[in-house]
Amino acid sequence: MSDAPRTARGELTRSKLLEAAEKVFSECGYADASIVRITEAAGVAQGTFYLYFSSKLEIFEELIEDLNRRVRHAMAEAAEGATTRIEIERQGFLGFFRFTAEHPALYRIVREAEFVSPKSLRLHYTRIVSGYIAGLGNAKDSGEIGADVDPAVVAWVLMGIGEMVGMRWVLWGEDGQTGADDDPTASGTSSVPEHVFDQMMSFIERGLGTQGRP
Amino acid sequence: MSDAPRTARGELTRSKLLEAAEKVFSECGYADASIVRITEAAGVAQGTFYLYFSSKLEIFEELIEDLNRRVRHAMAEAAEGATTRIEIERQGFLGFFRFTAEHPALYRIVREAEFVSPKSLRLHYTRIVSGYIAGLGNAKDSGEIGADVDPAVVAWVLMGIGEMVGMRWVLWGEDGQTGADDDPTASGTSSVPEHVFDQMMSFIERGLGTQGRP
Amino acid sequence: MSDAPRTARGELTRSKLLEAAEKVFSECGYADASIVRITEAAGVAQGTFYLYFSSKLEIFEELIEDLNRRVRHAMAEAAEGATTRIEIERQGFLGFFRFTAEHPALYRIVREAEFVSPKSLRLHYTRIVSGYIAGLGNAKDSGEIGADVDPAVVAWVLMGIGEMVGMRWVLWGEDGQTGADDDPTASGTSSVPEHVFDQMMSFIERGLGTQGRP
Amino acid sequence: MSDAPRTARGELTRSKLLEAAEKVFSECGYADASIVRITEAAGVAQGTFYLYFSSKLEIFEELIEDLNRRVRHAMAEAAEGATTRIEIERQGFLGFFRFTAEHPALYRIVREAEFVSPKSLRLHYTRIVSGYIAGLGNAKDSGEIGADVDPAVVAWVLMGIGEMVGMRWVLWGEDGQTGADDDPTASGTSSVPEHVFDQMMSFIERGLGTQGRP
DNA sequence: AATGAATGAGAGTTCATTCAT
DNA sequence: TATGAATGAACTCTCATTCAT
Repeated sequence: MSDAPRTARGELTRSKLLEAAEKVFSECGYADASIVRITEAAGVAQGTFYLYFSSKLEIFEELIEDLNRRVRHAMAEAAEGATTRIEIERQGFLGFFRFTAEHPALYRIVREAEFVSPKSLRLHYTRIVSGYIAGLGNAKDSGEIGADVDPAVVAWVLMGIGEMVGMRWVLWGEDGQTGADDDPTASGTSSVPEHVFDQMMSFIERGLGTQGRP
Repeated sequence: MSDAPRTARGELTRSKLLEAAEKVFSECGYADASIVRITEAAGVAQGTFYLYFSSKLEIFEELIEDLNRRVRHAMAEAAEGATTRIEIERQGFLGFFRFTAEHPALYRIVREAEFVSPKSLRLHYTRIVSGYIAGLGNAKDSGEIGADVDPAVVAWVLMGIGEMVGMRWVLWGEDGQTGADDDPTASGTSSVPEHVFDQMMSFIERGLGTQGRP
Repeated sequence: MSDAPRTARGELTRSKLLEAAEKVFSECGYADASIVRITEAAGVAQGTFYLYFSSKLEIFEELIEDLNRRVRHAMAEAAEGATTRIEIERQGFLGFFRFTAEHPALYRIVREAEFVSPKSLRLHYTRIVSGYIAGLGNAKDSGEIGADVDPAVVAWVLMGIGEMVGMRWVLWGEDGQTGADDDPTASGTSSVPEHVFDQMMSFIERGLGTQGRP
Repeated sequence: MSDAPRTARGELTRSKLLEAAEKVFSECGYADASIVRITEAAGVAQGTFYLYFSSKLEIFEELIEDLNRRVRHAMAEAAEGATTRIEIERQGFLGFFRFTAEHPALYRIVREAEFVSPKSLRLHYTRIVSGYIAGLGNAKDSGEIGADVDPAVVAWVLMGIGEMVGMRWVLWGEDGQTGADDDPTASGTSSVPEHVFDQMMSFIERGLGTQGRP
């Protein structure tokens, strides 16, 4: 049913729908995000939706894919210019937290994907982790990090740290109260406090066995 | 309106409902877990549900509370007898992963809670983290871990590590493929592979600055 | 199923239920008055209800019957001592309005009876009207009112006047705003303003052709 | 969410629903008039209802509004051409009773509105009464009716008379038995018997103090 | 390409009534 | 006499999806 648009006008409509979907999914969650809401937000008629996406699930998965591409891009871009492994990591995390602050949709949507589209959920995490694994592999080869570190495991450890710290300090805000019951949409838009970030990075540095090396 | 049961028979029915809810929520997620499904699983009529819970949300929140109590109990119990901080941590994580393997509901349900009941979600994480903070504080006082470690931050770091490693190796299974699209119910029930666990613990040990101690 | 109580304790329970029913029906209307609410208001268990009334409809009809008896009693009592027809009418209306002010339930319940129990509704009106017919017949025989007045018709005319004036000024209150959308329960408890009552009575006096007679 | 139809097809569907609602509400009363019944009577699917009305209450209120407009139109039309006040009144009542006979829904629905939508109930009566007040005011100015008559009170008196006589003779039928328990739907469709109407009008004439005038 | 009316299955929830205790 | 747990049919309302225009 769905199809790639064949005209410029169609292209525009399709992207309006995707943008609306990010907004609506992040505000309401998958279950409560209705097609009506999405099409209303996009300013098109209900039926138009099915010209570009064959189902609610399809647009959801495409959205995750999209956000995943963008967050990885943001991380890579942030790390550009860094030379040491730990500097790359530091800049990468900064990029990640910045993206999270600007796109709370990422968290909200991904967490819900557990039931909606496990496939997408795994793909999302796996792709980010792959980047870590590659980087850690290089660092290991160059002796920057401990020889007994297994990148395939430690990559997930780093992912978990970023995920939880981001949730706690970026999404919930500094006091951990933002976005409480009344307004689950609200979310801190500032990033992780410096002290927290430093503590986190020190822990990672020690964990990677980077510091005392020649 | 919901109400506490006044008879033994009522008590039994109520607990059958809670048990059924854990099963159904973990299999279908909050959105797709209908009251019909829950009452069918409990073997009672639809209306009976509302004798004990005033809404789907109420039983959901009670369930999170319940699972939270149990996972903390499991962690504490596992750590009993351990003497050094790192040993406590190690046993605690083992208890956590074991509980996760036996109650995949915990993960699946909590992750969805982001939209359904942010309040419960935060309470859940915060309670577990509190335990970490207390333990880390003691360890710091006794000089077991580095003096420059801030328990209030590192606790969340540990939480994130456990969360992600648990998801990757306990929930998804060893190959990371279990529970793919076709059968989202299936899940590894074995725990984290030894090699992975060791890697994780070594990282944590180094991170806490415990290693060089006698 | 229902039955007359056989003990004093039963008698008490039954009357507690009737009293609770008047309260609840008048507050919520028939449709929204649940048995639970009635039994709660009466302070007994749900099942107890069916010991004394076989259904919701039964207690409703009994209540109308009861209120009907009481309003007629109130009217008769008020008219005691009056000698001329028009004085009897005047005092009767005063009694009616006073009762209405004290028992808004009467109006609310009777008006709803249209669909719930047409039988009761008609019986209610017919009984009150019968009193009027009898009185008007006497007055006609004694030449107090016009010879061309047909009591069987004029009685309903009087009923209508009392009903509408009572609704407008007793139930709605002086400004006609009381009990608006927000709080349909509230109701004026004062009676009809003197000027309104006088206007109404003058109209009736003229209508009955009472005034200029010897 | 309800919405105004944007096409002719939608317009048609909406009016089918309103017509069905009049039928169903008048047959079953508000409480028992389910959306299923209304949509079945209209020949559309259940969900279609909510395309045009946001709730059962909304269509109910719109219906009262509609019937109110029509009954006032019927009364005005009937009175066209009448010159004296009493002739206007006479023709107006005839129009009212005729409308009542053709649309028993009006009575049945309005009487139930006491609990369902007090706002609508009051608006309905108030609007009709306003017409009376205006007419009586004119008649008073021109000396057609007694100088001591207060239109603001007598208007409600007339309303009450019409209401009760209409209920007794139009709705219940000549013998006052129609529409008893077995078949609450049935209702007299003929109008008020001539004798009754004459008696009523004579009473009103005397009451207004119109008789002795040229 | 775009519209928006229509569908109907399924959701959460309420409640009069029954019955074992 | 009294309890309160249990029932299940019925309710209002939502929504992904289809299709004629």
